[in-house]
Amino acid sequence: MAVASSISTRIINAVLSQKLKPGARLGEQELATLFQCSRTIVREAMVDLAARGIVIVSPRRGWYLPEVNVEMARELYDAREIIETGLLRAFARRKETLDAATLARLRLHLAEQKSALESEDVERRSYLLGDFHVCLAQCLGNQVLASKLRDLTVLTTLFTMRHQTPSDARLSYEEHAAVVDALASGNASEAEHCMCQHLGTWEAKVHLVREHDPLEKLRQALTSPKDLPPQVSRTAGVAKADEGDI
Amino acid sequence: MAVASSISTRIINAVLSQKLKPGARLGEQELATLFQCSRTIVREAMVDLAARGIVIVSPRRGWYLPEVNVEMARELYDAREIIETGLLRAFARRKETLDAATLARLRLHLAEQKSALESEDVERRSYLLGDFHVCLAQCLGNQVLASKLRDLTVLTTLFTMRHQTPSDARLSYEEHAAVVDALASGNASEAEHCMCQHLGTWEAKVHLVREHDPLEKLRQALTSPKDLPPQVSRTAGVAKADEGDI
DNA sequence: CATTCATATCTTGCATACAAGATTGAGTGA
DNA sequence: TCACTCAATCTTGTATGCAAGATATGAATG
Repeated sequence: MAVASSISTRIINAVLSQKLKPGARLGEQELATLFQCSRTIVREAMVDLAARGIVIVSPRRGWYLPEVNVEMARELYDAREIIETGLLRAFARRKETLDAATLARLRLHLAEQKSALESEDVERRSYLLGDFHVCLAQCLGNQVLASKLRDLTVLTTLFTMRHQTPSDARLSYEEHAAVVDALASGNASEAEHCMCQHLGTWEAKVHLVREHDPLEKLRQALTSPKDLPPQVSRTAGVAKADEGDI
Repeated sequence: MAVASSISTRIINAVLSQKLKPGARLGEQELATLFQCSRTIVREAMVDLAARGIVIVSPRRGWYLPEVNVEMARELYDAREIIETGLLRAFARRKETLDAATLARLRLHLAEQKSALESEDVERRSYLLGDFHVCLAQCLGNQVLASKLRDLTVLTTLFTMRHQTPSDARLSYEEHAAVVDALASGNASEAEHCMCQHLGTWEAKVHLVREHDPLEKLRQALTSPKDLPPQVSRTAGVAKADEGDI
């Protein structure tokens, strides 16, 4: 009953909302039953997501959300910093200003973020904080990079999911607002600087994960949750690990 | 007999080698016969390529290589400039130097480009000139961005295919060499500058297409080649148009 | 009791059959 | 001659069936 694109969109949104965790198994028959369609459609959605790096397949075992390790996370944050600051830098060089409608769209997005933050709607909050970056890329006029950035954002969410706290969320919101304020005042270079700093604070946390908890990898390796995704077993079990069972 | 990934790789390489032109139709049964497999496998490859933006599907009509128009080409070149100069900039900021093996890989690639250039092997020349950018991204250490960049490179090839001349190719090679020379001498900022200039010359041509030939769009719109991809009909027929039939 | 091996079961991999939309071209009527 | 209709054909869209690998279970064996 559902088309493949709606399934992949639903999965992406579920990840951004932190409703699906790294290592989660995506069974073909389960999804087919859920969406009332055949496995053919589900497989189409899985192949689509796999091409974008959002799911990985273990032959004859199943489809899984990747366990993003620290090395991969660093690459992802580097990539995002390059793309997002690059977009702002290119915008600044063009010496354009955002038109009123675009600016309104960004302000509306900020307002929604704030609302989700204050109502402590964790799922919506997580979704919006990630989606803001994609929204901004779209507003800056490059749809190609915006779509690539969405996929990167999904993957970074799979990593940060294990570490984000409410105070992190509040800080993120404020840094987002700073970017938009800078753009609104016509100072795109300042916006670039703000964004660089914003992503930098996250990227710094990536390094902290290693330094602050050198046992993390070993603990992860020795944890044995029920569905252990096989080919990434080095980092498996993380989703469970921070739920208090170690 | 073939797996889906080998089919998509073959198609990508064929585009980079300019053996497949924009607007080309990719019939499922044709490919299945060619690769001695079922349509299921072919469809898997098509869905994969579609997720990466390399093919587009016209419902119940078929799969086509996109006709990249000027607006899209500008986005693509902007995206490539952001990613490629961004990678070099990040590398420069890290103050690392390329190790000998990596440098050797780049020099070998340059030698192959030169060889293809001198032997006038057009297909290999085109492939290598595009692949160099992906190779460089890999050498700079970000596999995620390298894979995204490959897809962007395929699409820009679909655009430039109509305009590149032998002298353009020679210039590209020399600009590639300048980038590697700068990296070899430890001056990554200079490499970034070279790359920016290199991509800039191409992006400038994108604008020239419009300015230099204002009738292009009209000519394209009024051209009626045999397989007219329907949903991009505004720019259809370009592949045939520059083969001398107008 | 630990280990190994066989078997049952579950899940994905792939081919194929059929449904349904799109195109083409012949034929018909004005 | 032109426009329109309808059927034949071609191509993709989707479901399903079977093959085959992976895992789990449990009995047999040392």
